[in-house]
Amino acid sequence: MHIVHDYPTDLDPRVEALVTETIGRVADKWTMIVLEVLTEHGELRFSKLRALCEGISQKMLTQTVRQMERDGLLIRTVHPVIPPRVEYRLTDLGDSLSEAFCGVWVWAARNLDRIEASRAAFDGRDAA
Amino acid sequence: MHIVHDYPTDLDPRVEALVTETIGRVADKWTMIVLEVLTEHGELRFSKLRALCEGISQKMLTQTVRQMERDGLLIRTVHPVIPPRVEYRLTDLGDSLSEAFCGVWVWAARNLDRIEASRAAFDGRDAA
DNA sequence: CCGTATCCCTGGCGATACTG
DNA sequence: CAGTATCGCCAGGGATACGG
Repeated sequence: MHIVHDYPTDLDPRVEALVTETIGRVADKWTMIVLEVLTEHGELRFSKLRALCEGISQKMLTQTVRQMERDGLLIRTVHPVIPPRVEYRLTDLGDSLSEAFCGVWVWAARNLDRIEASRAAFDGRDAA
Repeated sequence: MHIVHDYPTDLDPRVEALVTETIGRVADKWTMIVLEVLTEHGELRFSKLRALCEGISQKMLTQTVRQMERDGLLIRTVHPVIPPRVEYRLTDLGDSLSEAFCGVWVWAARNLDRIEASRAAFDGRDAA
């Protein structure tokens, strides 16, 4: 048997559009990674967070955390000391999103080789 | 009490990198939308699929479904008739990914107003 | 109908330099 | 240390035209 997983049946197309837009916002690579890193490590200051987000530029990190702060996914705490110390931690909302994404991470980890195999087969086919 | 949701603890950084790359591949806007549309409607031909993916260009749809086919997320069936009829449906792998993403959709639908409120508050703050 | 091929241009992003 | 500001590139993606 196969359980049909039902999506929220929002009949209102306006809600539908908003959800789609929200997904678009939230489902980008760096947001997902920042989310995961903060989930794993708790509160982090900027430089540490950057180091843990392998390959991110300062610009992109700043941009990403700003947007996440605006969306209420994380809290940015500025300690008024010199040199400045800024710390980031997820809000409850951020935690809940992280939890929602968890399934996707697990899926990816679990199906890596299936994907690789499929790609190899596909590439083999159109080589012929 | 708060349940800490543990991520798959892959000690191997190579696996970690692959997972991240896979996430990056799969977590783009159009892939998610195609996934949702095919989940909701079952098998669809190209033009219908395009119509249901509001705002997608032909180029992007072609590109997206090709990549998804390569990754083993969907099956592309070409019926040798004139005019051509090409149909797309999710594989089991595609279904499982869709299921994994389902939580994110639900999250988005559920937290829309929280996000909007947060944005309004944020924008209000830095106006001052 | 379902694409591929081509042109073109916007904007995402890195690199670098500078400030509180 | 944690940003902002500026420049410059080039890839993503739309528009259009054409092919099987």
